[in-house]
Amino acid sequence: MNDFRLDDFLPYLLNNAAESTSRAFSEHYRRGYGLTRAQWRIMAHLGTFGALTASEICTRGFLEKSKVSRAVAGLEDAGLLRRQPSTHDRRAELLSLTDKGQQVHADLAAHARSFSVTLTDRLGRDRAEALADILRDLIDPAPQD
Amino acid sequence: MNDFRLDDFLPYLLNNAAESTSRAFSEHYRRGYGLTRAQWRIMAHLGTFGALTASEICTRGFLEKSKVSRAVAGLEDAGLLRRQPSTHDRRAELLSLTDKGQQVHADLAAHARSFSVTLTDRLGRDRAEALADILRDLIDPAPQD
DNA sequence: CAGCAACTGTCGCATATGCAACCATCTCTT
DNA sequence: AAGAGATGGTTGCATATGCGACAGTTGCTG
Repeated sequence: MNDFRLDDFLPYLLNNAAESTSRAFSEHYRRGYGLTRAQWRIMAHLGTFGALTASEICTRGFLEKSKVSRAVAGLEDAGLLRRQPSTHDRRAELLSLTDKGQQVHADLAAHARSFSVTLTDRLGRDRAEALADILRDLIDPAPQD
Repeated sequence: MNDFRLDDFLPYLLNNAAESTSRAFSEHYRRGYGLTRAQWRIMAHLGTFGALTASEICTRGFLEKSKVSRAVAGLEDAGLLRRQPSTHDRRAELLSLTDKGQQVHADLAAHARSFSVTLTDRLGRDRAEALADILRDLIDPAPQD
C-alpha cells in the first residue's frame, strides 16, 4: 500500500495555513468595511501595484475572472475603485483606487502590517523569511483561468 | 505611510501557494471521480486517520460544518462513506470509508503521493521539509467554527 | 436532579461561486 | 486586408456556500 500521510501533504498544509491566517485577518475587512475576501485582495493589489487590469489581477491573485468582475463592480458601487479605458486596448479597463479607496486601503494595510508582525514574531524572523521565499518558489506562475 | 508590500504578506503568499498547488491536484479527484474539494479532503482525513466525526473533520480541516454535512451526504450517496452512531455520544456519528471508498482513496492517495514528489523535487528535499515544519507551526489550532 | 450552557449535525435562505456562452476587440497568418 | 483564433470582461444559470436557526443530546453547576 501507499503510505500517504495527509499531515505531510503540502497542499493540505498550505490550505490549512492559508485558511487559518486568512480567517484571522478577514475580520478586519469584513466587519470594518463589509468587503469580501476577493474585494480585499483586489484592493490590496491595486494599493500595492497601482493601476492594473482585471485580467492582471486574475493572474496574479489566482482569482477567476467572473469573481473579479463582480467584486470590482461592488467596489465601484462602494466608491472605492475607478475604471478608466486602457489607451492601448479598448477591451481592457485600467482599475485604480479612488481617494476613498486609498484611505480604506491604508487602514487595512496598517492592520495587515501588524498582523504580519504577529505572524513573524510567532515564527521567528528568519523562519518567516524562509517561508516567504519558499512560497514564492512554489507558486506556479501559470494558472490559466 | 505604511509600507505594506502585498508580495511579502504571508496570508497572500499562502493563499496563492495553496491555490496553485490545489488546483493542479484537483484535476485528479474532479475528473476522475467527480469529487469536490471538500469531499476529497474528507476522504483524505478518513483514509489517513480512520473513523472520525464530522466535527473533528471540521476542526482539523478548517471546514465549516454545513459544508462538511453536505459533502458527507454526497459521499454517502456515492457509496464511498458510511455513518455509524457513536457509542458514547448520541449526537455524533462516526464516519468511515466503505470498501469502495478505500479503493478510491487508495488511488487518489497514489496520485497525491506522486504529486507530492513533484513538489518536493521542485523545492529540494530540505526546503520542502522546512516548509512543512513551518506550516505546521503556523497553523493556529483554534479555528472555532 | 433541575436548569442551562455548550455541542452535534441538518436545513432554509440569501448570496456567492464556477462554468460556459457571449460580444467586443486584438493579433496573427496568409 | 480578411478571416481564425486568442483575449478582456460581463452575464445567465445551476450549484455551492455561509450564516443563522433549529432539534436533539450532553455535561456542568448549584
